[in-house]
Amino acid sequence: MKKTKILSVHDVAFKAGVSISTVSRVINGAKNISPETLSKVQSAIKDLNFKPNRVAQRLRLKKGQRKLIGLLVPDIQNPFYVDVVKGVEDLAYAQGYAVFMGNFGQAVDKEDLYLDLMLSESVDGLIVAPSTEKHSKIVSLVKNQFPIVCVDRGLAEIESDLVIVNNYQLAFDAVEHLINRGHKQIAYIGGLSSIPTTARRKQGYLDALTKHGIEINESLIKLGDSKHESGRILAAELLNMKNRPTALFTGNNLITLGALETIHSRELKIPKEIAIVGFDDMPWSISLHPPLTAVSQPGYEIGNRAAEMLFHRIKDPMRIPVKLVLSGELKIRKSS
Amino acid sequence: MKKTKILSVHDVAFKAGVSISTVSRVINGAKNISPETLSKVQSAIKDLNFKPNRVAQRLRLKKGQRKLIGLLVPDIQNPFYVDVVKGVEDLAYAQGYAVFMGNFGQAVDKEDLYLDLMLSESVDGLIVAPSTEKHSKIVSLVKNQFPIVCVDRGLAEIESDLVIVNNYQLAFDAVEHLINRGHKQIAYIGGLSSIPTTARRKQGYLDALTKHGIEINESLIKLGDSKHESGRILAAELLNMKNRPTALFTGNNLITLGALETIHSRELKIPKEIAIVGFDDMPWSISLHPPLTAVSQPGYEIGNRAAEMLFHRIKDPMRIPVKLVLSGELKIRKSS
DNA sequence: TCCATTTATGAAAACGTTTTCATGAACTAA
DNA sequence: TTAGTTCATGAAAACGTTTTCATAAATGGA
Repeated sequence: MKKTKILSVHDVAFKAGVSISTVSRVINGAKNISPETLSKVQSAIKDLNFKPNRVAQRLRLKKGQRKLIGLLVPDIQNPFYVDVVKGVEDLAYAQGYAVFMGNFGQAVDKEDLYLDLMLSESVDGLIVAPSTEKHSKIVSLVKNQFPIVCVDRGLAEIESDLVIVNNYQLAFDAVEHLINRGHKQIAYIGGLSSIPTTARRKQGYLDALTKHGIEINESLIKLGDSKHESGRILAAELLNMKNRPTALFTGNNLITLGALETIHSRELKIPKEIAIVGFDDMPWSISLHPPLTAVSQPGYEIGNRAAEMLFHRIKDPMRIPVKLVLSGELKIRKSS
Repeated sequence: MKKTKILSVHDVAFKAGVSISTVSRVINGAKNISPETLSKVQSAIKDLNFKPNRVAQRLRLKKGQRKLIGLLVPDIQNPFYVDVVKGVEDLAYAQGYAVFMGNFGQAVDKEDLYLDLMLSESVDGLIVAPSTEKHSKIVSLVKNQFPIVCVDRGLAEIESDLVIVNNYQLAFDAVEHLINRGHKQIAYIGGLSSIPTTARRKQGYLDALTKHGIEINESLIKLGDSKHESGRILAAELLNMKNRPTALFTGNNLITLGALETIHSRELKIPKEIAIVGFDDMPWSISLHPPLTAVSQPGYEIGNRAAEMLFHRIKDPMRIPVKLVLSGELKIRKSS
């Protein structure tokens, strides 16, 4: 290394001929700096191209002033979460916050590990999609008034800030739509059963069937792990049944794509031989074969509003929790 | 806040009846701890559920020992980079490193800002896809032997670690494939012209045409900003031409999807009325209409190997730079 | 003019770690 | 026994900031 030493306030102070306190003050825009010192320090900073060390800053600063939040998402491969991420990043960026992101890929141990990591990184707050409704670590954090807002998935035992979509209703609508198209043999492929959204969407599915007098057939309900692979495999299982379903309701993005892969590799006609409606819309849904009927969630906005709520909570950790339900939409295209 | 105070080594030391130095030593698995103190301290740590504060650790630790790397990607909405991210994350996780990710969405100011941010967060090293071949900040970092490995895009003025794919050759092959299918009017929709890969792929496109005696038609070359929207618009421009192309070579993932959207909204038949081959394969390419012919890049492996190289460089900042060229593949499906 | 503010600055403590240095106890080798 | 090692531990410095406290100079009524 050429320059092995990191530039510090000391260097700036020395160059400007003032104390480090003064340097710190101008960095933080304090009142009561004389114009001359101000300009001396500013030009020293500029000349040296000094950037304060965020690690030292964060160590010194107290809770809520560190300008860093953590973001814990279940699966970065899922385009829905990518939208969420973008939504929080954009707002955070605009407000001068940095975002520490962790992607736990539905693995509980990794989720815990990242949670500890972010805490240990002294974030001001956390945006989280909890893997289960009673994640004890998360629950206890919100109990202790650590700023947390949940996205996409809520907590069971306690009120917390939450930005979400009406999963039950949207699933209900999607399935009812299939029923209206004349389907009776409708299968549901969901994600991990421990995930709150999986359960909500399944309930919507069940109730839609019941409302229309269709008997529940347990063998048409398949729960996997919310990923592409699992959609692929479970769809195959369904299509292998002697009395196979005429329609599929898939529980998320990736599952939908996996199921489509299976369907296409068997060269089945959609929707003639098998209809499909998926939870989560995608920018390229229209380019799929055929254009996919899907439940669209406002991922970007979910993230955006979550970030907004988090910043509020950081400012006032005692405010009462707010639950924000954004609206989704069933986009009817050609696959159903 | 209930417990407003953060747990520190002091608390552990007090509970175990030893000094903080000793606590630190057991945390870091130092030699020469007597069995009794070891167990006293360990159980104190466990009882209190103490986790060392990474911020303080990082402040104290020296370069290369902080177990944190930065990852700077151009566009998290692009599934290719998502694979790269995953490749990096998995290896980092396995080696006990945390990853600080920044997504700059092709915006140069944001790229610089994130770069400063990571430096100021005292990362041990950086994995970066530079927005241009002569990004001065990045160049000067590698000059100063700061551990950096580039992915997907290299640097012009200096040797650096680099994991990449043969963009030129793959583009050449893709276009030659279209030519072999009888196309003469082949358009290229690329990303930002400042991006290294855009130029390489364009060159491959040009040379393939030239090799086969097809005259270059500048109006068939459209350069946008590497995003979905831009693919959509530029494809429309091309399709509006009186003498419109019979085939499209799209410069990345998102551009391909955007172009497909335009094609489908006009209900043109692929490949009869317009053929398309895209750079970057996607897990759902087979489910597109029709299954997409695409150049497949090993995104996950790129990320994985980059992380590996970075860890080597962190250990030995003076080792000679290595350039790793992974192989891609043209997957011929039905769109060409 | 005099005392009370206000203004501008610096010294030093603090944030939570790791590590150097010092030290005393327990070994080893003669 | 004695001197030299090794072992186990603690005190204190250091990492780069921010902030409290102190202080000296400048200002403002009366």
